[in-house]
Amino acid sequence: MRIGELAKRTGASERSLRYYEAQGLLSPSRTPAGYRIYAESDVDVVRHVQTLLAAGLNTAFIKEVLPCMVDTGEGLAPGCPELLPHLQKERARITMSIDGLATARTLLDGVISATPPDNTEYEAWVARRTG
DNA sequence: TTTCTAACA
DNA sequence: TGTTAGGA
Repeated sequence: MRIGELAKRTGASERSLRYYEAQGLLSPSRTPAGYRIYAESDVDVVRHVQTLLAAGLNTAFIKEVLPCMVDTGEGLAPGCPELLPHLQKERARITMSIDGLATARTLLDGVISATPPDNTEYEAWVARRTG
């Protein structure tokens, strides 16, 4: 099938499909004219890529683990035991990310709720722009 | 009409 | 990632 059909069947944009290929996640064959030809199995590959991306993994990581992932019918499962440590490491990375954002939010909350010493500056600013 | 590559307001 | 130009 060509890119348009794969896009329709997976919900991925054609742009994304070309991007996945550039990242080594897909390797469609080509017609003499250069059009990409995808295998039926690529539909599942794209779905797996989508769920892994949604899980916060980057394409480089996905490229490595994709061959080891197995479709359970429900979702994906690690097909190779040696995959677990890597997946757990990714989970830890996401946790660090969440912690960093939580800290940023706390700091911002502090700024938002802080009471200014006086409003002189602000009032002068408002007066200036409202004329 | 569909797809391709390359490049960016 | 979207979008667009200019071709095939």
